[in-house]
Amino acid sequence: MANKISVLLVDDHAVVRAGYKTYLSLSERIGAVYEADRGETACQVYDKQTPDVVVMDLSMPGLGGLESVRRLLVRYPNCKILVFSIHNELVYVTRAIKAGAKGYITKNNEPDTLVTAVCTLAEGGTYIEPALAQQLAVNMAIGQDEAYKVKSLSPREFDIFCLLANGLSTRQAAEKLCLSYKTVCNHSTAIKEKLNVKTMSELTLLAGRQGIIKTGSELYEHS
Amino acid sequence: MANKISVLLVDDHAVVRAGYKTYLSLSERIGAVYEADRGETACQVYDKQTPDVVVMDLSMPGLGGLESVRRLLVRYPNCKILVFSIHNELVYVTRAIKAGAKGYITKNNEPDTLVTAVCTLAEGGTYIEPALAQQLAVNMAIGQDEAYKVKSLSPREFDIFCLLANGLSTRQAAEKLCLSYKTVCNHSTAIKEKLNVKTMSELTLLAGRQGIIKTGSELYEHS
DNA sequence: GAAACCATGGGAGCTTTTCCCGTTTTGCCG
DNA sequence: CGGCAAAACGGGAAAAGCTCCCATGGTTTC
Repeated sequence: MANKISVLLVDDHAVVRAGYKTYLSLSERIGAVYEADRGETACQVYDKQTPDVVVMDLSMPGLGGLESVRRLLVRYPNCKILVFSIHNELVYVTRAIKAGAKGYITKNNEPDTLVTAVCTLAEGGTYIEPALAQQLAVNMAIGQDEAYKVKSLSPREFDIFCLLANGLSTRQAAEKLCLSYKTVCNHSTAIKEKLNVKTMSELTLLAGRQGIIKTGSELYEHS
Repeated sequence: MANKISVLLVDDHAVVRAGYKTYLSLSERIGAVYEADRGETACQVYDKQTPDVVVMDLSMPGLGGLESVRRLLVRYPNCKILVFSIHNELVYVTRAIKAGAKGYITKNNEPDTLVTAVCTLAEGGTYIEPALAQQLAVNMAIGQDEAYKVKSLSPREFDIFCLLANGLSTRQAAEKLCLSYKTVCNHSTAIKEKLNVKTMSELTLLAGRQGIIKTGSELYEHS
């Protein structure tokens, strides 16, 4: 084992950072621990310190975790980012990986997992929480990914999906699109079928997770 | 200043507890720090250790934070509970105080605030995050916005509101609460009336803005 | 102890959704 | 070019869901 690993913690909560920092410092494999309170500052700190691993929370004001990951990678394509989130939904994992993160773990783990993951990334590996990786694999095979389901909507169905998810009634949507009420009803049924949801609330929630609701950025990236 | 303050940390994430524990221990005013991973265990630990202050996270599987607060207070009416949450939405503050918590702070604060709040509670005071107390006051005066409308829901209505907003059908909600389907229907109508929404999607969106949507799998977790 | 409020649900009637059907348009491909 | 599949559109009947009105019983509150 060569040098100690330097880490950059990105989280908007100072308390949380303080906690992790103290905890990480207990390991003798980990050296300096830097902090940043958001994506914007993370870039600056990274530039100055070039830490081995970045530990990034997903829910942050401003850029948000995912966008921060992307920006960091644009500037420093080799940087190793471990997403450390409370979310155990697959959407987040998928997005994080797609954004270029090298690892994803949730806060449900043993404290020790954080150290393990950090070390794995430092050595050039990837670390995705086993349970999530498992589910992802299954999901991929079955093709039950939400994003995939949304893509399976026909153009017109997608239009209607958006309107309904944003709170319009079937009638209002029909009016807005100059369609018969019945047509919208029928489309709506097809949409729910394709997205595999039963209630309008579920549909709205799914739309939120998929970023289809305008005001929804904080809705799903925040806590 | 007499003895050191003993604290019970309730949070389902072991990492998070580890962090806070380490941090709290740095203060010389704080002594023993106990841990519990959920409401159910919190009661047991409390019984054994009778800590001076309970620091409770709101988002937990099983009982959930609010219900845990209530149960603790039923058994130990004098116990001092500080809710320590990521949510800065007023709904949570109101609900927490109504449930009997003696303090409410968010994780957006300086780490030091946690210590301050714990000490205040230990001395028999209350500590509500100044910014939130501020907003609450204003809100009370104006009282015509969404948060206010949500507060106008009766306890039972609020329960049902949460379930419906999180995607359950009327029937599922009824089953979950051991109620007649009709009762839930009737409540649902009243809720929509009070919140001034027409569709379930609108209701879900409002819930989202008010921070009532569960982003985790807490929903399915207790049977 | 009356008034007020809440939780609970039944019944009738209305509205919405589903399911099944047909028509029309469009784009694609051998 | 003719055929064909997919999409968009909508009607009608039946099922499901919701609203409105009502009644009961419990708990506070004054």
